[in-house]
Amino acid sequence: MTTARDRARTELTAEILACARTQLAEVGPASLSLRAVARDLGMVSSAVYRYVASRDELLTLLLVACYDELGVAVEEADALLERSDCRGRWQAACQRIRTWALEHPHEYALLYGSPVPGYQAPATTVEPATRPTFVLTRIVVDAHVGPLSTSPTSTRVPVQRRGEPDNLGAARAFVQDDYRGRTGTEMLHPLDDEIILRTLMAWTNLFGAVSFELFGHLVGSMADPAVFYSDLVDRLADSLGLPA
Amino acid sequence: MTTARDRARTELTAEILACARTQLAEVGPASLSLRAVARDLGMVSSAVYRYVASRDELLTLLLVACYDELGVAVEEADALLERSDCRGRWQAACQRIRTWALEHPHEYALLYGSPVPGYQAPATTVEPATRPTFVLTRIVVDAHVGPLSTSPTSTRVPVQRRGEPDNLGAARAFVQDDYRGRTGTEMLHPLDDEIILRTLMAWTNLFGAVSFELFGHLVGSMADPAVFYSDLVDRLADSLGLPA
DNA sequence: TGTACATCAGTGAACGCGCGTTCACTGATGTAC
DNA sequence: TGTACATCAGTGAACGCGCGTTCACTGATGTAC
Repeated sequence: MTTARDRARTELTAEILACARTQLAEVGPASLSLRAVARDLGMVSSAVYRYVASRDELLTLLLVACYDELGVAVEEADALLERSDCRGRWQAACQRIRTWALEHPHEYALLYGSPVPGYQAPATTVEPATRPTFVLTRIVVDAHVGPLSTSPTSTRVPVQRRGEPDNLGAARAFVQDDYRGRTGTEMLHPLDDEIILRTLMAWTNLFGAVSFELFGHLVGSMADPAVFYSDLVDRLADSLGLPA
Repeated sequence: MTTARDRARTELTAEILACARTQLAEVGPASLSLRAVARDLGMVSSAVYRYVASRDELLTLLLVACYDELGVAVEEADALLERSDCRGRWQAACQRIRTWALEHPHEYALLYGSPVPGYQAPATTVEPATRPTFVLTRIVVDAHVGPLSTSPTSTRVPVQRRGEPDNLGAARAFVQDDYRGRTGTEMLHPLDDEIILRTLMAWTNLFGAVSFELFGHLVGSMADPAVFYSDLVDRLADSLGLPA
Protein backbone atom coordinates (compact mmCIF):
# COMPACT_ATOMS: atom_id res chain seq x y z
CA MET A 1 0.00 0.00 0.00
CA THR A 2 1.29 3.44 -0.89
CA THR A 3 0.94 5.87 1.96
CA ALA A 4 1.11 9.68 1.90
CA ARG A 5 4.67 9.40 3.13
CA ASP A 6 5.57 7.20 0.20
CA ARG A 7 4.07 9.62 -2.26
CA ALA A 8 5.80 12.56 -0.64
CA ARG A 9 9.06 10.67 -0.72
CA THR A 10 8.99 9.83 -4.39
CA GLU A 11 7.82 13.35 -5.20
CA LEU A 12 10.60 14.96 -3.22
CA THR A 13 13.21 12.64 -4.66
CA ALA A 14 12.05 13.72 -8.09
CA GLU A 15 12.14 17.37 -7.07
CA ILE A 16 15.67 16.99 -5.79
CA LEU A 17 16.77 15.44 -9.04
CA ALA A 18 14.99 18.12 -11.06
CA CYS A 19 16.55 20.84 -8.98
CA ALA A 20 19.97 19.25 -9.38
CA ARG A 21 19.39 19.17 -13.13
CA THR A 22 18.69 22.90 -13.09
CA GLN A 23 21.77 23.47 -10.98
CA LEU A 24 23.84 21.40 -13.36
CA ALA A 25 22.54 23.31 -16.36
CA GLU A 26 23.49 26.59 -14.72
CA VAL A 27 26.86 26.02 -13.11
CA GLY A 28 28.25 22.80 -14.55
CA PRO A 29 29.08 19.45 -13.00
CA ALA A 30 32.14 20.47 -11.01
CA SER A 31 30.31 23.26 -9.18
CA LEU A 32 27.24 21.21 -8.39
CA SER A 33 26.54 21.33 -4.65
CA LEU A 34 24.20 19.48 -2.34
CA ARG A 35 23.76 22.58 -0.22
CA ALA A 36 22.68 24.67 -3.18
CA VAL A 37 20.09 22.06 -4.12
CA ALA A 38 18.78 22.07 -0.54
CA ARG A 39 18.63 25.89 -0.53
CA ASP A 40 16.68 25.97 -3.78
CA LEU A 41 14.17 23.54 -2.35
CA GLY A 42 13.85 25.49 0.90
CA MET A 43 15.22 22.65 3.00
CA VAL A 44 18.08 22.54 5.37
CA SER A 45 21.14 20.93 3.83
CA SER A 46 21.10 17.86 6.03
CA ALA A 47 17.55 17.02 4.99
CA VAL A 48 18.72 16.07 1.51
CA TYR A 49 20.51 13.11 3.05
CA ARG A 50 17.14 11.47 3.64
CA TYR A 51 16.86 11.11 -0.12
CA VAL A 52 20.38 10.93 -1.44
CA ALA A 53 23.30 9.21 0.25
CA SER A 54 26.00 11.62 -0.88
CA ARG A 55 27.02 14.12 -3.49
CA ASP A 56 28.55 11.33 -5.52
CA GLU A 57 25.26 9.46 -5.63
CA LEU A 58 23.55 12.62 -6.83
CA LEU A 59 26.13 12.91 -9.60
CA THR A 60 25.47 9.31 -10.57
CA LEU A 61 21.73 9.96 -10.76
CA LEU A 62 22.37 12.98 -12.94
CA LEU A 63 24.69 11.05 -15.18
CA VAL A 64 22.07 8.37 -15.74
CA ALA A 65 19.30 10.93 -16.21
CA CYS A 66 21.29 12.85 -18.81
CA TYR A 67 22.37 9.79 -20.76
CA ASP A 68 18.74 8.71 -20.78
CA GLU A 69 17.53 12.12 -21.89
CA LEU A 70 20.00 12.28 -24.73
CA GLY A 71 19.24 8.67 -25.59
CA VAL A 72 15.51 9.31 -25.75
CA ALA A 73 16.02 12.44 -27.84
CA VAL A 74 18.13 10.60 -30.37
CA GLU A 75 15.80 7.61 -30.41
CA GLU A 76 12.81 9.84 -31.07
CA ALA A 77 14.58 11.71 -33.84
CA ASP A 78 15.40 8.37 -35.42
CA ALA A 79 11.87 7.06 -35.04
CA LEU A 80 10.34 9.97 -36.94
CA LEU A 81 11.65 8.60 -40.22
CA GLU A 82 10.81 5.55 -42.26
CA ARG A 83 12.78 2.60 -41.00
CA SER A 84 14.11 1.96 -44.49
CA ASP A 85 15.40 5.53 -44.87
CA CYS A 86 18.73 4.78 -43.27
CA ARG A 87 20.46 7.90 -44.48
CA GLY A 88 17.65 10.13 -43.26
CA ARG A 89 17.67 8.38 -39.91
CA TRP A 90 21.44 8.79 -39.68
CA GLN A 91 21.20 12.49 -40.39
CA ALA A 92 18.37 12.97 -37.92
CA ALA A 93 20.14 11.07 -35.15
CA CYS A 94 23.44 12.87 -35.68
CA GLN A 95 21.82 16.26 -35.84
CA ARG A 96 19.93 15.52 -32.66
CA ILE A 97 23.13 14.73 -30.83
CA ARG A 98 24.49 18.13 -31.78
CA THR A 99 21.34 20.10 -31.04
CA TRP A 100 20.95 18.39 -27.68
CA ALA A 101 24.54 19.26 -26.85
CA LEU A 102 24.03 22.90 -27.81
CA GLU A 103 20.83 23.05 -25.78
CA HIS A 104 22.48 21.39 -22.77
CA PRO A 105 26.15 22.33 -22.81
CA HIS A 106 26.83 21.59 -19.17
CA GLU A 107 25.00 18.30 -19.31
CA TYR A 108 26.95 17.37 -22.41
CA ALA A 109 30.14 18.31 -20.59
CA LEU A 110 29.14 15.99 -17.75
CA LEU A 111 28.64 13.12 -20.18
CA TYR A 112 31.45 13.66 -22.64
CA GLY A 113 33.78 16.27 -21.15
CA SER A 114 36.51 15.94 -18.56
CA PRO A 115 35.79 13.59 -15.68
CA VAL A 116 34.53 15.30 -12.54
CA PRO A 117 37.48 15.53 -10.12
CA GLY A 118 37.25 13.00 -7.31
CA TYR A 119 34.28 11.21 -8.82
CA GLN A 120 34.32 7.66 -10.15
CA ALA A 121 31.27 6.69 -12.18
CA PRO A 122 29.88 3.33 -10.98
CA ALA A 123 28.87 0.46 -13.23
CA THR A 124 25.25 1.64 -13.15
CA THR A 125 26.08 4.32 -15.66
CA VAL A 126 27.50 2.00 -18.28
CA GLU A 127 24.22 0.80 -19.73
CA PRO A 128 22.55 4.24 -20.08
CA ALA A 129 25.77 5.49 -21.66
CA THR A 130 25.38 3.07 -24.55
CA ARG A 131 21.92 4.33 -25.39
CA PRO A 132 22.72 7.20 -27.76
CA THR A 133 25.43 5.16 -29.44
CA PHE A 134 23.17 2.21 -30.10
CA VAL A 135 20.85 4.33 -32.16
CA LEU A 136 23.73 4.98 -34.52
CA THR A 137 24.84 1.38 -34.71
CA ARG A 138 21.30 0.15 -35.33
CA ILE A 139 20.98 2.37 -38.34
CA VAL A 140 24.19 0.93 -39.72
CA VAL A 141 23.03 -2.60 -38.95
CA ASP A 142 19.68 -2.00 -40.59
CA ALA A 143 21.42 -0.78 -43.72
CA HIS A 144 23.82 -3.68 -43.94
CA VAL A 145 22.69 -6.85 -42.31
CA GLY A 146 19.25 -6.09 -40.90
CA PRO A 147 15.86 -6.92 -42.37
CA LEU A 148 16.21 -3.86 -44.60
CA SER A 149 19.46 -4.86 -46.15
CA THR A 150 19.37 -5.82 -49.80
CA SER A 151 23.03 -6.77 -49.92
CA PRO A 152 23.43 -9.71 -47.55
CA THR A 153 27.06 -10.38 -48.35
CA SER A 154 29.47 -7.53 -48.23
CA THR A 155 32.09 -6.97 -50.86
CA ARG A 156 34.39 -5.08 -48.55
CA VAL A 157 37.59 -6.52 -47.25
CA PRO A 158 37.37 -7.05 -43.52
CA VAL A 159 39.99 -5.30 -41.41
CA GLN A 160 40.46 -8.35 -39.24
CA ARG A 161 43.22 -10.47 -40.75
CA ARG A 162 44.31 -13.93 -39.80
CA GLY A 163 46.85 -13.88 -37.04
CA GLU A 164 46.06 -10.37 -35.88
CA PRO A 165 44.67 -9.98 -32.41
CA ASP A 166 40.94 -9.28 -32.47
CA ASN A 167 40.52 -5.65 -31.52
CA LEU A 168 36.85 -5.30 -32.37
CA GLY A 169 35.44 -8.32 -30.58
CA ALA A 170 33.73 -6.24 -27.94
CA ALA A 171 32.06 -3.97 -30.47
CA ARG A 172 30.95 -6.97 -32.53
CA ALA A 173 29.46 -8.64 -29.48
CA PHE A 174 27.68 -5.43 -28.50
CA VAL A 175 26.04 -5.13 -31.87
CA GLN A 176 25.01 -8.78 -31.91
CA ASP A 177 23.63 -8.71 -28.36
CA ASP A 178 21.60 -5.64 -29.20
CA TYR A 179 20.27 -7.26 -32.37
CA ARG A 180 19.28 -10.40 -30.49
CA GLY A 181 17.60 -8.29 -27.80
CA ARG A 182 15.58 -6.35 -30.36
CA THR A 183 14.60 -9.10 -32.76
CA GLY A 184 14.83 -12.28 -30.74
CA THR A 185 16.90 -13.81 -33.52
CA GLU A 186 20.55 -14.03 -34.40
CA MET A 187 21.96 -11.91 -37.19
CA LEU A 188 21.99 -13.88 -40.42
CA HIS A 189 25.50 -12.74 -41.21
CA PRO A 190 27.63 -10.56 -38.99
CA LEU A 191 28.50 -6.97 -39.69
CA ASP A 192 31.78 -6.54 -41.50
CA ASP A 193 34.70 -5.60 -39.31
CA GLU A 194 35.36 -2.95 -41.90
CA ILE A 195 31.94 -1.43 -41.23
CA ILE A 196 32.34 -1.79 -37.49
CA LEU A 197 35.62 0.06 -37.62
CA ARG A 198 34.13 2.80 -39.77
CA THR A 199 31.25 3.10 -37.36
CA LEU A 200 33.65 3.54 -34.46
CA MET A 201 35.54 6.15 -36.45
CA ALA A 202 32.33 7.97 -37.30
CA TRP A 203 31.30 7.80 -33.65
CA THR A 204 34.50 9.41 -32.40
CA ASN A 205 34.35 11.95 -35.22
CA LEU A 206 30.81 13.07 -34.42
CA PHE A 207 31.41 13.56 -30.73
CA GLY A 208 34.81 15.05 -31.44
CA ALA A 209 33.25 17.66 -33.69
CA VAL A 210 30.49 18.47 -31.21
CA SER A 211 32.96 18.73 -28.33
CA PHE A 212 35.25 20.97 -30.33
CA GLU A 213 32.38 23.25 -31.23
CA LEU A 214 31.07 23.37 -27.67
CA PHE A 215 34.45 23.86 -26.08
CA GLY A 216 35.37 26.66 -28.44
CA HIS A 217 38.00 25.03 -30.62
CA LEU A 218 36.26 25.68 -33.91
CA VAL A 219 36.19 29.44 -33.43
CA GLY A 220 38.40 30.96 -36.09
CA SER A 221 38.49 27.83 -38.20
CA MET A 222 35.15 28.10 -39.92
CA ALA A 223 32.27 30.49 -40.31
CA ASP A 224 29.43 28.15 -39.43
CA PRO A 225 29.96 24.94 -37.45
CA ALA A 226 26.48 23.78 -38.41
CA VAL A 227 27.46 23.68 -42.07
CA PHE A 228 30.63 21.81 -41.24
CA TYR A 229 28.73 19.33 -39.10
CA SER A 230 26.11 18.64 -41.76
CA ASP A 231 28.87 18.02 -44.26
CA LEU A 232 30.61 15.73 -41.81
CA VAL A 233 27.42 13.77 -41.17
CA ASP A 234 26.84 13.26 -44.90
CA ARG A 235 30.39 12.17 -45.54
CA LEU A 236 30.25 9.71 -42.66
CA ALA A 237 27.01 8.36 -44.09
CA ASP A 238 28.82 7.86 -47.38
CA SER A 239 31.68 6.04 -45.71
CA LEU A 240 29.20 3.79 -43.92
CA GLY A 241 27.46 2.89 -47.16
CA LEU A 242 24.09 4.33 -46.16
CA PRO A 243 21.89 4.57 -49.28
CA ALA A 244 20.87 8.06 -50.32
CA MET B 1 71.01 46.02 -15.53
CA THR B 2 69.76 42.82 -13.93
CA THR B 3 69.91 42.90 -10.17
CA ALA B 4 69.72 40.02 -7.70
CA ARG B 5 66.10 40.96 -7.13
CA ASP B 6 65.39 40.62 -10.82
CA ARG B 7 66.98 37.22 -10.98
CA ALA B 8 65.15 36.05 -7.88
CA ARG B 9 61.91 37.33 -9.36
CA THR B 10 62.19 35.49 -12.66
CA GLU B 11 63.36 32.36 -10.85
CA LEU B 12 60.46 32.40 -8.43
CA THR B 13 57.97 33.12 -11.17
CA ALA B 14 59.28 30.06 -12.96
CA GLU B 15 59.09 28.02 -9.76
CA ILE B 16 55.49 29.06 -9.22
CA LEU B 17 54.59 28.04 -12.74
CA ALA B 18 56.43 24.73 -12.37
CA CYS B 19 54.70 24.04 -9.08
CA ALA B 20 51.34 24.90 -10.62
CA ARG B 21 52.11 22.48 -13.44
CA THR B 22 52.75 19.73 -10.89
CA GLN B 23 49.53 20.64 -9.09
CA LEU B 24 47.65 20.56 -12.35
CA ALA B 25 49.05 17.18 -13.25
CA GLU B 26 47.95 15.79 -9.90
CA VAL B 27 44.52 17.22 -9.25
CA GLY B 28 43.25 18.64 -12.51
CA PRO B 29 42.42 22.14 -13.64
CA ALA B 30 39.23 22.64 -11.64
CA SER B 31 40.92 21.83 -8.32
CA LEU B 32 43.99 23.94 -8.93
CA SER B 33 44.48 26.36 -6.03
CA LEU B 34 46.74 29.33 -5.43
CA ARG B 35 47.01 28.44 -1.77
CA ALA B 36 48.23 24.93 -2.52
CA VAL B 37 50.90 26.32 -4.82
CA ALA B 38 52.03 28.71 -2.10
CA ARG B 39 52.09 25.89 0.45
CA ASP B 40 54.22 23.69 -1.79
CA LEU B 41 56.71 26.51 -2.23
CA GLY B 42 56.82 27.23 1.50
CA MET B 43 55.40 30.71 1.11
CA VAL B 44 52.40 32.31 2.65
CA SER B 45 49.46 32.42 0.28
CA SER B 46 49.44 36.18 -0.12
CA ALA B 47 53.07 36.20 -1.28
CA VAL B 48 52.07 34.56 -4.56
CA TYR B 49 50.26 37.74 -5.48
CA ARG B 50 53.63 39.46 -5.95
CA TYR B 51 54.10 37.21 -8.97
CA VAL B 52 50.65 36.39 -10.25
CA ALA B 53 47.69 38.73 -10.30
CA SER B 54 45.01 36.12 -9.65
CA ARG B 55 44.08 32.49 -9.99
CA ASP B 56 42.71 33.18 -13.44
CA GLU B 57 46.03 34.60 -14.58
CA LEU B 58 47.75 31.48 -13.30
CA LEU B 59 45.32 29.36 -15.30
CA THR B 60 46.09 31.42 -18.38
CA LEU B 61 49.82 30.90 -17.90
CA LEU B 62 49.24 27.18 -17.55
CA LEU B 63 47.06 27.07 -20.62
CA VAL B 64 49.76 28.75 -22.69
CA ALA B 65 52.51 26.59 -21.18
CA CYS B 66 50.61 23.39 -21.96
CA TYR B 67 49.70 24.37 -25.50
CA ASP B 68 53.34 25.23 -26.04
CA GLU B 69 54.54 21.98 -24.55
CA LEU B 70 52.21 19.91 -26.69
CA GLY B 71 53.08 22.07 -29.69
CA VAL B 72 56.80 21.55 -29.19
CA ALA B 73 56.34 17.81 -28.69
CA VAL B 74 54.41 17.47 -31.93
CA GLU B 75 56.79 19.73 -33.82
CA GLU B 76 59.75 17.68 -32.66
CA ALA B 77 58.09 14.40 -33.59
CA ASP B 78 57.41 15.84 -37.03
CA ALA B 79 60.96 17.16 -37.44
CA LEU B 80 62.54 13.77 -36.86
CA LEU B 81 61.41 12.59 -40.28
CA GLU B 82 62.40 13.55 -43.79
CA ARG B 83 60.46 16.55 -44.90
CA SER B 84 59.31 14.71 -48.00
CA ASP B 85 57.97 11.75 -45.99
CA CYS B 86 54.58 13.31 -45.45
CA ARG B 87 52.84 10.13 -44.38
CA GLY B 88 55.53 9.31 -41.85
CA ARG B 89 55.38 12.84 -40.49
CA TRP B 90 51.60 12.62 -40.24
CA GLN B 91 51.81 9.36 -38.32
CA ALA B 92 54.50 10.70 -36.01
CA ALA B 93 52.62 13.93 -35.28
CA CYS B 94 49.31 12.16 -34.66
CA GLN B 95 50.89 9.54 -32.44
CA ARG B 96 52.65 12.24 -30.46
CA ILE B 97 49.35 13.98 -29.78
CA ARG B 98 47.98 10.78 -28.31
CA THR B 99 51.05 9.85 -26.28
CA TRP B 100 51.30 13.37 -24.88
CA ALA B 101 47.66 13.21 -23.88
CA LEU B 102 48.14 9.85 -22.15
CA GLU B 103 51.23 11.15 -20.36
CA HIS B 104 49.47 14.35 -19.30
CA PRO B 105 45.79 13.54 -18.90
CA HIS B 106 44.94 16.50 -16.70
CA GLU B 107 46.85 18.93 -18.90
CA TYR B 108 45.07 17.51 -21.92
CA ALA B 109 41.76 17.96 -20.12
CA LEU B 110 42.66 21.60 -19.48
CA LEU B 111 43.35 22.15 -23.17
CA TYR B 112 40.64 20.04 -24.79
CA GLY B 113 38.19 19.03 -22.08
CA SER B 114 35.33 20.93 -20.48
CA PRO B 115 35.95 24.61 -19.87
CA VAL B 116 37.01 25.44 -16.32
CA PRO B 117 33.93 26.82 -14.51
CA GLY B 118 34.07 30.57 -14.10
CA TYR B 119 37.15 30.98 -16.25
CA GLN B 120 37.25 32.72 -19.61
CA ALA B 121 40.41 32.18 -21.62
CA PRO B 122 41.79 35.51 -22.86
CA ALA B 123 42.98 36.20 -26.41
CA THR B 124 46.57 35.46 -25.37
CA THR B 125 45.83 31.76 -25.51
CA VAL B 126 44.59 31.73 -29.08
CA GLU B 127 47.96 31.75 -30.79
CA PRO B 128 49.59 28.96 -28.69
CA ALA B 129 46.43 26.92 -29.19
CA THR B 130 47.00 26.81 -32.93
CA ARG B 131 50.49 25.41 -32.56
CA PRO B 132 49.76 21.66 -32.48
CA THR B 133 47.17 22.03 -35.21
CA PHE B 134 49.52 23.85 -37.54
CA VAL B 135 51.90 20.93 -37.56
CA LEU B 136 49.13 18.83 -39.04
CA THR B 137 48.10 21.37 -41.63
CA ARG B 138 51.70 21.97 -42.71
CA ILE B 139 52.12 18.31 -43.49
CA VAL B 140 49.01 18.42 -45.63
CA VAL B 141 50.19 21.60 -47.33
CA ASP B 142 53.63 20.12 -48.00
CA ALA B 143 52.01 17.11 -49.61
CA HIS B 144 49.67 19.08 -51.83
CA VAL B 145 50.79 22.58 -52.64
CA GLY B 146 54.11 23.04 -50.90
CA PRO B 147 57.58 22.75 -52.39
CA LEU B 148 57.29 18.97 -52.07
CA SER B 149 54.15 18.63 -54.07
CA THR B 150 54.48 16.99 -57.44
CA SER B 151 50.87 17.56 -58.41
CA PRO B 152 50.41 21.34 -58.58
CA THR B 153 46.85 21.26 -59.82
CA SER B 154 44.36 19.18 -57.97
CA THR B 155 41.88 16.94 -59.65
CA ARG B 156 39.43 17.01 -56.78
CA VAL B 157 36.18 18.86 -56.93
CA PRO B 158 36.20 21.72 -54.44
CA VAL B 159 33.44 21.71 -51.87
CA GLN B 160 32.90 25.43 -52.23
CA ARG B 161 30.28 26.00 -54.91
CA ARG B 162 29.19 29.24 -56.51
CA GLY B 163 26.51 30.97 -54.51
CA GLU B 164 27.18 29.07 -51.33
CA PRO B 165 28.41 31.07 -48.37
CA ASP B 166 32.11 30.56 -47.80
CA ASN B 167 32.42 28.46 -44.67
CA LEU B 168 36.12 27.71 -44.89
CA GLY B 169 37.49 31.18 -45.50
CA ALA B 170 39.03 31.42 -42.05
CA ALA B 171 40.78 28.08 -42.36
CA ARG B 172 42.04 28.96 -45.82
CA ALA B 173 43.39 32.27 -44.59
CA PHE B 174 45.07 30.57 -41.63
CA VAL B 175 46.87 28.12 -43.86
CA GLN B 176 47.98 30.86 -46.24
CA ASP B 177 49.19 33.16 -43.48
CA ASP B 178 51.19 30.34 -41.99
CA TYR B 179 52.70 29.50 -45.35
CA ARG B 180 53.65 33.11 -45.97
CA GLY B 181 55.15 33.33 -42.49
CA ARG B 182 57.24 30.21 -43.03
CA THR B 183 58.41 30.72 -46.58
CA GLY B 184 58.11 34.43 -47.17
CA THR B 185 56.26 33.73 -50.40
CA GLU B 186 52.65 33.24 -51.38
CA MET B 187 51.34 29.78 -52.12
CA LEU B 188 51.52 29.13 -55.84
CA HIS B 189 48.04 27.68 -55.87
CA PRO B 190 45.73 27.47 -52.87
CA LEU B 191 44.85 24.30 -51.06
CA ASP B 192 41.65 22.71 -52.30
CA ASP B 193 38.61 23.40 -50.18
CA GLU B 194 38.05 19.69 -50.39
CA ILE B 195 41.38 19.05 -48.71
CA ILE B 196 40.81 21.80 -46.18
CA LEU B 197 37.52 20.25 -45.22
CA ARG B 198 39.05 16.80 -44.93
CA THR B 199 41.81 18.23 -42.78
CA LEU B 200 39.25 19.77 -40.45
CA MET B 201 37.40 16.47 -40.29
CA ALA B 202 40.62 14.60 -39.58
CA TRP B 203 41.47 17.14 -36.91
CA THR B 204 38.18 16.70 -35.07
CA ASN B 205 38.42 12.95 -35.48
CA LEU B 206 41.90 12.70 -33.96
CA PHE B 207 41.10 14.76 -30.91
CA GLY B 208 37.71 13.12 -30.62
CA ALA B 209 39.33 9.70 -30.49
CA VAL B 210 41.96 10.79 -27.97
CA SER B 211 39.34 12.45 -25.77
CA PHE B 212 37.11 9.40 -25.91
CA GLU B 213 39.99 7.16 -24.91
CA LEU B 214 41.11 9.45 -22.10
CA PHE B 215 37.63 10.07 -20.75
CA GLY B 216 36.76 6.38 -20.71
CA HIS B 217 34.30 6.12 -23.56
CA LEU B 218 36.20 3.49 -25.50
CA VAL B 219 36.14 0.99 -22.64
CA GLY B 220 34.05 -1.96 -23.74
CA SER B 221 34.13 -1.02 -27.41
CA MET B 222 37.56 -2.29 -28.33
CA ALA B 223 40.40 -4.29 -26.89
CA ASP B 224 43.24 -1.89 -27.65
CA PRO B 225 42.66 1.81 -28.30
CA ALA B 226 46.22 2.12 -29.62
CA VAL B 227 45.42 -0.24 -32.48
CA PHE B 228 42.25 1.66 -33.25
CA TYR B 229 44.10 4.96 -33.20
CA SER B 230 46.85 3.77 -35.52
CA ASP B 231 44.24 2.52 -37.92
CA LEU B 232 42.42 5.83 -37.70
CA VAL B 233 45.61 7.78 -38.38
CA ASP B 234 46.38 5.71 -41.47
CA ARG B 235 42.90 6.04 -42.86
CA LEU B 236 42.93 9.78 -42.33
CA ALA B 237 46.28 9.91 -44.12
CA ASP B 238 44.63 8.07 -47.00
CA SER B 239 41.72 10.49 -47.09
CA LEU B 240 44.17 13.41 -47.15
CA GLY B 241 46.07 11.95 -50.05
CA LEU B 242 49.35 11.62 -48.20
CA PRO B 243 51.70 9.43 -50.25
CA ALA B 244 52.71 6.13 -48.68
C1' DT C 1 -12.23 3.06 17.08
C1' DG C 2 -8.61 4.18 20.24
C1' DT C 3 -4.32 3.85 22.22
C1' DA C 4 0.90 2.73 22.40
C1' DC C 5 4.64 2.35 19.89
C1' DA C 6 7.76 2.59 15.81
C1' DT C 7 9.18 4.86 11.82
C1' DC C 8 10.81 8.51 9.45
C1' DA C 9 11.08 13.64 7.56
C1' DG C 10 13.05 17.66 8.59
C1' DT C 11 15.64 20.99 11.98
C1' DG C 12 19.55 23.43 13.64
C1' DA C 13 23.89 23.48 15.22
C1' DA C 14 28.31 22.06 14.70
C1' DC C 15 32.85 20.05 12.80
C1' DG C 16 36.55 20.61 9.95
C1' DC C 17 37.98 21.89 5.90
C1' DG C 18 39.23 24.74 1.91
C1' DC C 19 39.31 28.76 -0.98
C1' DG C 20 40.60 33.80 -3.22
C1' DT C 21 41.82 38.11 -1.95
C1' DT C 22 43.06 42.35 0.91
C1' DC C 23 45.88 44.98 3.94
C1' DA C 24 48.97 46.98 7.27
C1' DC C 25 53.32 45.85 8.36
C1' DT C 26 58.69 44.38 8.64
C1' DG C 27 62.92 44.07 6.68
C1' DA C 28 65.91 43.47 2.95
C1' DT C 29 67.49 45.10 -1.53
C1' DG C 30 68.24 48.62 -4.63
C1' DT C 31 69.15 53.79 -6.16
C1' DA C 32 70.54 58.72 -6.09
C1' DC C 33 73.15 62.21 -4.28
C1' DT D 1 82.35 55.53 -0.12
C1' DG D 2 78.52 56.70 2.82
C1' DT D 3 74.14 58.16 3.81
C1' DA D 4 68.91 58.95 2.92
C1' DC D 5 65.34 57.43 0.62
C1' DA D 6 62.45 54.43 -2.42
C1' DT D 7 61.21 50.07 -3.93
C1' DC D 8 59.65 45.72 -3.33
C1' DA D 9 59.43 40.62 -1.31
C1' DG D 10 57.35 38.24 2.05
C1' DT D 11 54.52 37.95 6.68
C1' DG D 12 50.51 37.17 9.34
C1' DA D 13 46.08 38.07 10.33
C1' DA D 14 41.72 38.66 8.78
C1' DC D 15 37.32 38.83 5.79
C1' DG D 16 33.76 36.44 3.86
C1' DC D 17 32.52 32.77 1.60
C1' DG D 18 31.42 27.98 0.43
C1' DC D 19 31.41 23.03 0.95
C1' DG D 20 30.12 17.75 2.58
C1' DT D 21 28.76 15.36 6.34
C1' DT D 22 27.28 14.07 11.22
C1' DC D 23 24.23 14.06 15.08
C1' DA D 24 20.93 14.74 18.72
C1' DC D 25 16.57 16.25 18.56
C1' DT D 26 11.23 17.48 17.53
C1' DG D 27 7.11 16.35 15.63
C1' DA D 28 4.31 14.29 12.29
C1' DT D 29 2.89 10.06 9.97
C1' DG D 30 2.22 5.39 9.96
C1' DT D 31 1.25 0.50 12.22
C1' DA D 32 -0.24 -3.14 15.45
C1' DC D 33 -3.05 -4.60 18.98
